[in-house]
Amino acid sequence: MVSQQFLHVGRWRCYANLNWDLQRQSSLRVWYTLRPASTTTAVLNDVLNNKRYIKFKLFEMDMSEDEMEEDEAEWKNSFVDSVPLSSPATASVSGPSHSKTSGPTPAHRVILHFDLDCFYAQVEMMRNPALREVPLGIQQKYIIVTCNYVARELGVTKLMSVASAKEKCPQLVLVKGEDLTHYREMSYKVTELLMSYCPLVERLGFDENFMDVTKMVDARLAETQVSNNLSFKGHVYNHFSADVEASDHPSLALGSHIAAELREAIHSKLGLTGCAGIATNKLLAKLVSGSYKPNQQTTLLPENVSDIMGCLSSLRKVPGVGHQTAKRLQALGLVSVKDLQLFPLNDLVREFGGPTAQRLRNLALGVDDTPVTTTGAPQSLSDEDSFKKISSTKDVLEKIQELLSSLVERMQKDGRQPQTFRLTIRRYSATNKWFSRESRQSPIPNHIGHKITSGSTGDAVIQLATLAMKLFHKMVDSSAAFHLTLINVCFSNLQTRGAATSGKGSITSFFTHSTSPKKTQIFSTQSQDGSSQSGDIHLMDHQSSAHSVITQHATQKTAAAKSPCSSEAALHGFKIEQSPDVAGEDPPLQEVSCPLTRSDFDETNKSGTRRLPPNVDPEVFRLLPEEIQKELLSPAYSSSLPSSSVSSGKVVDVPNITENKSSYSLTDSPNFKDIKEPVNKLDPSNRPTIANNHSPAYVSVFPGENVIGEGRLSSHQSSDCEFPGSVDPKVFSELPPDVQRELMTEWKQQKPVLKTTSFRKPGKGSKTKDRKAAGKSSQANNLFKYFKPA
DNA sequence: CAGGGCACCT
DNA sequence: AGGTGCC
Repeated sequence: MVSQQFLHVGRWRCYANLNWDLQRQSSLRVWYTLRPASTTTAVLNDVLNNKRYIKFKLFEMDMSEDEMEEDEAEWKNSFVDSVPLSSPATASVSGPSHSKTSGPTPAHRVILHFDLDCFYAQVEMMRNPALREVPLGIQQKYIIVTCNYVARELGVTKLMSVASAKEKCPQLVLVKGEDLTHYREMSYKVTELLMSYCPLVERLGFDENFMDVTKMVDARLAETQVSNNLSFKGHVYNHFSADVEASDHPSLALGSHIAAELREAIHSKLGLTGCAGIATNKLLAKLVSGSYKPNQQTTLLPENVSDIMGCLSSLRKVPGVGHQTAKRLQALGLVSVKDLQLFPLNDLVREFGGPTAQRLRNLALGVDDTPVTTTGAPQSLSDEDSFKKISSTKDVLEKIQELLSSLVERMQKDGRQPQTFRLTIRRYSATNKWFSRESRQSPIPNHIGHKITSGSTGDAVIQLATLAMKLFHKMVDSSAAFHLTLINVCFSNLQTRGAATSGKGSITSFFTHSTSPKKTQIFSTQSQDGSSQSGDIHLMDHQSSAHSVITQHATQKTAAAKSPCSSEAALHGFKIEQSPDVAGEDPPLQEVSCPLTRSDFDETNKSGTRRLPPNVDPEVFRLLPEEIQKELLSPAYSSSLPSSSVSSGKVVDVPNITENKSSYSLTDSPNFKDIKEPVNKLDPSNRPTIANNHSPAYVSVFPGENVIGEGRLSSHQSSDCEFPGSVDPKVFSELPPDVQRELMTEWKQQKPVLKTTSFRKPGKGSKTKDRKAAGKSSQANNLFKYFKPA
């Protein structure tokens, strides 16, 4: 989220801390520290979206370290100065988006949080409807991990021991839930269903999903002209049905409608009920979603943020504050959310370090800028079992083989090839240290890895088992007594095999295999869009996309059985689609998914990219405000800010030339001017509904025509937003396709760098992050393997 | 805390 | 490799 970088221009050195919200691409906060001649420092706080002013703060360089820290902390605080502190008075002053210059980011995101009701129990009740009538508990070992609502009314709770559950409720029916296969499959069905409406879906565990529906909402807003007397679906936190305030919060109101429709879709297509929360960020959406349970939804309005935060009984209730953090906070004397809100940030920084401190404080304030990131396929697959005692190597081997055979089978269905194997154990020890685990990992030799994907699973299990035993002996001296209570086997570093290595008919078989290619492409382009922050508004006809995707799964599965190359086929399908010259027929919709401030941003690029002084990283330079760029470029710049002209501690407010009070309005955004298709309605009545235990794959088949259109639009979107401002799209379109692609991947790789990690040292780079991001998007191609037809 | 997963950070 | 966090 925050990246730091510097550039040298003559005798100036400019440090820039960037906090860029990639999700909205509308919030760019830049903090520059200019250090001319080591005598003065200029701190520049630039908020490009709503604040629309630039503040210079100049002070002497020779201030003490403490003073520096204090100033830094103060400056950081300015980021959250619009946050409603617990008193309603301050909230009402700074909360609304009225032209108060002091109030940044009304954060017009609309985030949904879905939370399925007693998920494991619901799955079991679908598998055996007779269980609906009885109190049902899902048992893992000696724990009831969840139970249905019949059981809850009889006093059974989550994570209760089997003994006390039976005591409370003797007629409790127990179903073993250690095998997660069915839950995992149903879980991915839910995620996939949500993704078919909007690819920006992030999983949290098996039963929760976040979804960023901002663009969907904005599209509806533009379409309906806000006119209709819209109301909220479901509950509104701390409001009664009497008051109608929907017109004050049209985005959230529309979000509540979308949430209701998606919950209905989940119910009609998958037979599952659940809760939803609607709010402006993930933290709040999650907190509010559980307000009314089960099977209800709640919207949180910005003016009630302090209410819901204040209502939390302890810091531990804040998502992101776990046991350890709560303890450390308690050691500082902090127990309530309000305590943390009011605690001096400097002290917090001392305890937790800068980033964590700021994060914790923001959490307490209900502030959460983290974007919804498409989860895609898992990055690791693991299988584990716990037990009372294993103390012989023979038993260890048997257990490992048992775990491996199910893990290898799952891995094979996935299609990717694991590069790393890890064995984890938990030893019994009297000293409270039950929880700590130890692990050893090693690379998987290629020939073994290949046996997994190619289907020689028996061989693979045997060889992996010997590998695992080697790792085991690195941890445990088997000549002495040992006592294990858990074994875990894990595949990670999952790689999609490239077509080049598998020469045999990856692409050709892909294209000759009748209908599946296009459908595969659809899904892959969608997921790619999701991870590249492009919009969802191109999903005009979700029905066709959802169902074609589902149908695709069945076909792809059979294809996978025939050829081991289905996944790279999907990947290549995407790459080909991605190539801009394929897009040909329709006029490009360049502006459609480009947020307003993006163009502001790019204009600074234009002015800056030529005739830079040597030694200047153009990437960094581009990010500077135009004024600064001009200044640095002007021949007189090096003498224009001599130390003599800097007065100590002086604060100067400079109105931004782009300031425009009306420019904030949603409808002003160029995003939606050129939308030519009607915006997607989620009207459930338009869709076929099915009985509970049926897979949608068998219900209906939609024609594939608009599939092509969507794919093309997707490819446009995935490219357009990446254009640096200095690039003329016309010129770009005339370049050879491969050059275009190369440029695009280059730009694409540069963008996440800003978001995640520093590139102070250009050589050091952010390879791991990039690799991970790339892996994520390609893994998304495989996501459909995580659910299969009944 | 349990239980069987996952992800992220260091 | 371990720790922390989430469900």
